Amino acid sequence: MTTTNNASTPPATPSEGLRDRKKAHHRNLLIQATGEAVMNHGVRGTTIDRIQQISGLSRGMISLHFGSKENLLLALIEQLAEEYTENWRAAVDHGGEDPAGRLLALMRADFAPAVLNRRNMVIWFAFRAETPANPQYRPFVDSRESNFRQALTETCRTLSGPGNEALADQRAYALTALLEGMWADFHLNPDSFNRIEALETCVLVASRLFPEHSF
Amino acid sequence: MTTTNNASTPPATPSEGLRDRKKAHHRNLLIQATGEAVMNHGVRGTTIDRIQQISGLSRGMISLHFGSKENLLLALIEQLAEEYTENWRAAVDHGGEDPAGRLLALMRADFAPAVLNRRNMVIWFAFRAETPANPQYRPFVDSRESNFRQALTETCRTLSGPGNEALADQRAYALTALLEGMWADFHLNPDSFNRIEALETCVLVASRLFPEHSF
DNA sequence: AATCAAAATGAACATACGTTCATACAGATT
DNA sequence: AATCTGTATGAACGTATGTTCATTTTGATT
Repeated sequence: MTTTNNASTPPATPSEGLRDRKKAHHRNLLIQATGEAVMNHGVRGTTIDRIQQISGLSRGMISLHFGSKENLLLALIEQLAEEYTENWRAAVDHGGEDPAGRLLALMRADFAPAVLNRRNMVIWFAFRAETPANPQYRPFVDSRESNFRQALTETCRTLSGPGNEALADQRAYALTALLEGMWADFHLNPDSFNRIEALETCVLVASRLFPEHSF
Repeated sequence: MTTTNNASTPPATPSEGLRDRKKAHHRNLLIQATGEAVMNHGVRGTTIDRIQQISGLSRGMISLHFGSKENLLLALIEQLAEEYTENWRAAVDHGGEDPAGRLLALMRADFAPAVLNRRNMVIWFAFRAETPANPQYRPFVDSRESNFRQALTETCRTLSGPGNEALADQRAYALTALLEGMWADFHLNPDSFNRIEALETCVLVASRLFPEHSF
């Protein structure tokens, strides 16, 4: 710091001091480093040593900030789930009132590079794989109970009209599974995967499921 | 052995002796034990100790039969992939000549309890998760290059008629992704998953993609 | 029955891993 | 400027893990 504060001036940041900001920064650095480690070496290869090397921070930081490595992994998947939710929420908010447009926006959101990318998919599928043995991950990786699925189902109900709830739910089920499958396809073939082709295929299915609407 | 062989009598088993049979049995025992370990504890929790305990065999057996634990894991996913292929091949063979029936048989095969069950899904998704970091698993878990997908695509081409190859491939893409998504749904929700509902949903999509055919 | 060779065993070994904690550092406070 | 307090460090520790190998067992051969 080269600038000096007047006695009357509050600290540079109003709510939190430099110390807290550094702490938060370091915490986030650890999460990012863990994400990179998982991407390049899988969960099995994500060791304290590697996280330490990637982050540049000291060994003890993990225990200090998260208590254990397991909690750090949890923080990572938690962050990923939050980013995912923010992404589709924003997409829907900008989508307008038209239900067909909202459905399209929901599907399109799932292909946004911000969420559908190598790093995220590797992390996503890594945690999904461990979920049966480690149920704490479930709330962050299970699409059944997710708000996304709920939003998609509601949109399908609107599109299907009153009295067709069962059919609407089945259509929503199909679209959810389809999107899941596309993610799996990306995960296994990130190079040859074609976003547009994938999205268009989803749109094709949607338009066949809802022939009276256009997407 | 309480019975004695005449000098002229060949050994009890014509092709291989008791020794070889035991060896093969132990080898398979190790693979099964590894599968159980992965199911209950994930790949991370699948240790030599656990495999040894489950199998009842000695520690050294893994190195003896497979050289390393990594090779044992490979043998497991290899076996799983073989069983999967056998399953849908048998289903198609019994399906008859009708292309629509063949498509239905292919989809139905993916929901057979012999392949779609807790154990297999946990193993399957565990290896898929590790594939980006461990490309040796790819040939056994990637659906893009699989013969199943090829068979499904060919059936879709037949159903779509000549000149519609691009559309047929897109439909096959949709159905493959849909099936993938259903597997993911089972994996995350093995208890609430409903085979019939899932298959019917796939049939719904297929019938909408091929409106001129009935399934 | 004796001999041979392949298979099986499990203790021993080296390494990898996650966690702890005494010490050092650096904002914040007075 | 001095003191305080929360943050950061990294060496040390105990445990867990995969592999090796001398020894034992056992089916096959003579």
